[in-house]
Amino acid sequence: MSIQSQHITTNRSPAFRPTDAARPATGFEQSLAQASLRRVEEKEFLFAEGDEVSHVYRIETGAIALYKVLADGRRQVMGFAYPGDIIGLGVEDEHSMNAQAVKPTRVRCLAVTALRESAAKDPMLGLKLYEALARELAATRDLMLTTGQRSAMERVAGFLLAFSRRNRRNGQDPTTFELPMTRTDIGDFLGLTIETVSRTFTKLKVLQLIELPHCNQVRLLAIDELEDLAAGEDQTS
Amino acid sequence: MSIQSQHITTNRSPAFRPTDAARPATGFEQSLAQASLRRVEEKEFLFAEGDEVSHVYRIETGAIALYKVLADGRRQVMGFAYPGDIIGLGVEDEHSMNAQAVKPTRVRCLAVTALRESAAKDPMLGLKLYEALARELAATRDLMLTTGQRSAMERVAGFLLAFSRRNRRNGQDPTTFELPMTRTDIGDFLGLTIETVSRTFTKLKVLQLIELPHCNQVRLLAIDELEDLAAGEDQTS
DNA sequence: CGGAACATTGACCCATGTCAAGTGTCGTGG
DNA sequence: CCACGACACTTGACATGGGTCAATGTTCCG
Repeated sequence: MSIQSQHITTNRSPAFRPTDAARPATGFEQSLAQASLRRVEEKEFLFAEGDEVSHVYRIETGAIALYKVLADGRRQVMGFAYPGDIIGLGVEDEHSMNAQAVKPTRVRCLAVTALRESAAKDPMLGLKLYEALARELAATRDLMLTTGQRSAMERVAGFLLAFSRRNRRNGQDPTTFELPMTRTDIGDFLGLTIETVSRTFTKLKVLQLIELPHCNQVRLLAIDELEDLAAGEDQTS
Repeated sequence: MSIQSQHITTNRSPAFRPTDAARPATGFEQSLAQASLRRVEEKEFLFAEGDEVSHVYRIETGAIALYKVLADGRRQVMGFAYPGDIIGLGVEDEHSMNAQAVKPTRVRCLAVTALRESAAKDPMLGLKLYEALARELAATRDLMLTTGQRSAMERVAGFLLAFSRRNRRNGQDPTTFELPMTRTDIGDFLGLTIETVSRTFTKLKVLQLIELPHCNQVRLLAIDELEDLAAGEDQTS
């Protein structure tokens, strides 16, 4: 569900693969390890639409919202970046989205010039960037399927399940997690208003499928039934 | 607006660029020129979701719809591919979308194995693929902004204007064109029902902004006002 | 000419948006 | 430690854009 859920070092089987050389210990990881660390405060912009592209960033802690806005202020959040995610990739000279921290965040900054040097040392890097981009494209398409075709309940259930899966992937409790972003962010991500998001949460509470001990803390009580709801099995009423 | 509006040979300024070598006469273009030509009948699938990725395709004539479907049949058209567009790029072993001709279509087929050979001859090819993918990502995000945030009128007006711009780009009449796809395709692309698409066309006719001599032939009478509508200047009523 | 597929139109309905109160919750300053 | 204000969230009442269902038209092709 999250648009930026890729670690650039993730292994995949590309349809297009220049060579099958074994993956070397990457110069890219080295570069990142010694890249400068930057702190971004809540609501601070890491970069904005139209900014010159100077760096790519890897999230270390925190969370970043990536979004576009229409002239009249309507906003579409394209995704959230969490620790391990890389953002700022692209072929344009200018950023096409805003990247704003939803909570205090630390990122490693790698200048694109340094990225080019890494590419020289690490011949697989180009492919890795390509893969990262392809995964981002796939995530964006999934999100589009969601915002274009799904009901509010399906969207919200799917959104929560994405956190659950992320936690499971990371070896953490898949039933309990914290939502780092506000209802506004969630709404702008799912294409709903904050009221609808809130009401849908309440509906899930009443159905005994989730608990909200604090409004940003979620506990999933019945993942299977949430999966059904997310898939459109509508016994909701 | 179209998701696949990229010619792979298009020039862009990438943020990440391994070298600044001048663009050679590409082995890729050569390969494509002698690649096999395939005819795809209306409604025939070029490939389907889950198919093994064997080729990439360049549209020569006609039009292809690219879409995903949910389990219950709801469909999201992710884009339409027109002559010059390349489809089938990705890093997965399997296609993640369906590609179905909306009218009789001819495509050039290039096996991914041949693509790898081309990559060896043409060092810029990897970058070009990367750029093509990045452009596709940008188009998908724009579409998401549309389906997530815009009204039916804005969506339809924007859709028509995309054809107008495409024609202008190609040196053709920007006021008159044919819609190769059905109302169902348009609806599934814009996240609307066919009835809403149809009603919106009618509204535009009544407003004297378009004519529909035949239901697939469009003539734009007032591009500026259409631009206003697409941008959300709501004097619609 | 007939029929199938597609498009249009109308009547109605409902999920979600809008507007307007409330109700926490948190941080700050007295 | 409490009081206050700010901000985010929730809840309710109501409005509405677009979906649904059902005819009716239109186009195209055999």
